[in-house]
Parts: sequence; C-alpha cells; structure tokens
Amino acid sequence: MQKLDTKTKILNAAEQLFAERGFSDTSLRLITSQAEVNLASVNYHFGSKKELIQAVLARYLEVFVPHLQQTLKMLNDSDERFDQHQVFSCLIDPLLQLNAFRHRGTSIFLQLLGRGYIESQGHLRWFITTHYGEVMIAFNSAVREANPHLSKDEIFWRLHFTLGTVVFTMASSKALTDIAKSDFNQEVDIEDLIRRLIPFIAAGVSAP
Amino acid sequence: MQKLDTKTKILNAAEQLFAERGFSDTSLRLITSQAEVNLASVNYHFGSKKELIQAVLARYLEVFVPHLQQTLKMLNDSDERFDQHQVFSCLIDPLLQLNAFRHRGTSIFLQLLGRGYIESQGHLRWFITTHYGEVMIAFNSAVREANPHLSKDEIFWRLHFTLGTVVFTMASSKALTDIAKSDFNQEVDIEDLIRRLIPFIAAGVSAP
DNA sequence: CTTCTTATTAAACAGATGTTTTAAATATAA
DNA sequence: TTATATTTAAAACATCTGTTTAATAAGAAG
Repeated sequence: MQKLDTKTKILNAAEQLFAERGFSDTSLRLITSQAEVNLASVNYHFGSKKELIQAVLARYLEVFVPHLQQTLKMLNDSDERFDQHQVFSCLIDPLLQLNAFRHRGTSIFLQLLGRGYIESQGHLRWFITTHYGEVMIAFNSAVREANPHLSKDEIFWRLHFTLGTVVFTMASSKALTDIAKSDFNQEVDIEDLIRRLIPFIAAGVSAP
Repeated sequence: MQKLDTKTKILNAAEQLFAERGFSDTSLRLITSQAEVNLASVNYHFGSKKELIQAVLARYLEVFVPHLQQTLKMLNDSDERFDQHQVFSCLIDPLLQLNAFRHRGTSIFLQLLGRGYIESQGHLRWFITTHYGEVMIAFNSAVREANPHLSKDEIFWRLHFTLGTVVFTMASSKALTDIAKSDFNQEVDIEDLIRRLIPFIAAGVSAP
C-alpha cells in the first residue's frame, strides 16, 4: 500500500464514517483517530467540518457527474428514440464505475447522497444543485422524452418517489442488511440491494 | 386554546423539532425553549432524552397501531380474496386519521418513523418492534397473502423500499408541494400525495 | 394551620464538540 | 549551507451537550 498524504487520509476515513453514521454523528476526533492524523489537520487542510463534508462529496461528484453527462449525451446524440429503461441505464455505469474509483465506492456515494438529502437542513442539497444542477436538468428532460405518454407532473412525482426509495434505502442500508442477517441469516451487500431495487422502481414508475 | 401541562408542551415541541431536524440535531435546550418550559423538566418527566424520543413516538403509535389492526382485521374477516392495492389501502385511513389527532400528524409521524430507522443505531427500531410487533406481523402476512408469488425475504425488502418512498416523500412534502404549485399551478395536500403514492408502491411491491 | 408529595426553577456539573493558538518539525528554494 | 514557506503537533479555547443537584414553589390531605 502506498503512503498517503494527510489530506487523503482524512478524506478516506471521513467518507467511511459519514456514510456509516451520518455527518453530525461523526466527530472530527473520531475521523482523525481513524485516519491516524492530528485533530487540527482537518481545520488546516479543509477549514471547517462543513467544508470537509463538501470535499468528501465533491470527490465523488467530480467523477460521477461528468460520466453521467457523457452517457446522457450518447443517448441524446443517437438519433433513435429511447425508452425509460435506457434512461435509467445511463445511471448504472457511472454508479458502478465508482467501485473502481474507491473500494465500495458505489455504496458509499449513494449513502452519502442519502445522508446529504436527509441531514443538514438542505445546505448540502444546495451545494449539490448549485454545483451540479445542469446534469439533473439533463436527466429530467431525458426522462420526459422517454415518457411522452406521462404528464409533466406525473413524471415529477414518480421521479421523486424513486429518489426517495433509493436515498432512504441507501441511508439505512446498514440497518437493513443487519436485520436481514439476523432474521433470515442472509448476507446482503449493496450490489444485491441495487439488484433488488431495480424491479421495484421500474414497476413503480410504469404503474398504470 | 386550553392550558397545557408541561409534559404535553414538551411532547408537542419535541415531535415538531425531531421531525424537522432529526433526533441528534435537536437539543433539549431547543425543545424546552420552544415549549417555554424549564430545561430540567425533560429529565424530570421523561428521565432522559432517549426516553423522550420513545414517548414522542409512542403517542402516535398508540393511536395508529390499534386503528391499523382494525382495518387489517376487517380485510381478513371478509372471506373474499384481496390484492396488494387493498392491503395498502388499509394504511390510508389510520395514517390520515393522525391529521385529526395532531396538526400535520400524518407527515410528522412518517418523518419520525424514517428518522428512527436511519438514526440512533437501531435502539428505536427495537423499541417499535418489541412494543408493536404484532401489527407488523399481521401486515406482513396480509402482504404475503396478497402476493403468493413472492418469497418471504423478497417481501421484506420491498416493504422497506416502500417505507423509504413514503418517508422521503413525507419528509420533503413541503418542498415538493411548493414546487408542484409553482411549476404546474397544482394544489397538492397530504391526502393527494398519499393517493398518488399508493399505485406507485403497490406496483413496486407486486412487481414480477 | 401543618405536613407531605409533587412540580418547577436556577445553577452547576462533567463530558464532548468544532475551532484556534503557539510552537516545533519538515520540506522547499535561494 | 541559510532562509523561507509549509505542514504537523499538543494544548488550550469557547461553546454546546445531556444530566444532576439543591433550593424553592404549589397543591393536596389531614
């Protein structure tokens, strides 16, 4: 294993703990002791805890968002018509690619995203939409184009229902997998979870 | 407006803040100042913050659970076979009834439930299942009866996906209804929201 | 009234939190 | 080398956390 600098060690420890325990339930002392760095180094390198949280998320978004933009562009540039399944497929690759970026990257990213939407009274939501709002608009219009039979507001609601399903599932994924293990003696990882999630969501959005 | 005792004032302020900000992000000082009571009265009346959280949830569960038990019993006692949509419809009345119990009761209850699953490393989940486990089993078996093609663990996961959809939607219900109003000039209240949710989650749970 | 239980209050407590300071160590450049 | 900038380190800081204490107030019962 290569030697890591302090900044990276902090990010690595922080993303793990933030995903598992949430942002406000993870202290800087817990992060720095896990990262084996000095407490003050967080404020030295990142300024504040809030900026550390944004840096953790940004490291993923900077990989994920351009990749998603690319898959959406490919979908639009092909002059053929596309359906809803193809639009959702644009998400799969950029998401799974995060596992190459970092160990358990897909899982961590989705958990962080879920935490970000639920915790911290929307200042993280603001951070994401102001920095990466374009791709959200692009995705939304792709969904609309793929579902001409659904009204604008119908799509609006069902996309938010879908987002809610994914976000909540990822945020509570540890609790859920723990229950599954104790109740059915069933080992479940995030990839299994996503695989179970897909048919549920697909049936939901194309409901009569 | 009638004069409220200290215990009730604490519960009223606490449920509002817990639903909005989460449990660990809501301090006792914030609760007591909002409730206009002394700080120490929380520990005097409830023992600890943890027990206050349980009391807040219990006040809703004591109304919701018997009502749900009743609607499920009615479904079972009618000798006709029932489908997934009918099972979920058993939830509608008990949930909406909470709006008569407390202002915005439905939304608050579902948000509290969601917070309980995500935060506090499972001690709230333990509290709920040990005190109100029967009705969860009853509902679970009703879902199984309506979906004989699904395995036990498949139902477990899909029910949790459903919970996620509902909880997230309710947690962001204010933002969602505001957007819907400005974008589509569409007035949406909690009741409309739930009626839109039912076909989505019913289709998801019964997915092939 | 007095007595006794219950409820409220202000203050203090011990511990955890994010942040800052000050000094030492390390690296970089001249 | 020396000089300068960057990084690390231990300690202190101020503030916030849940909880407890001890004194007071309120109300009920005899």
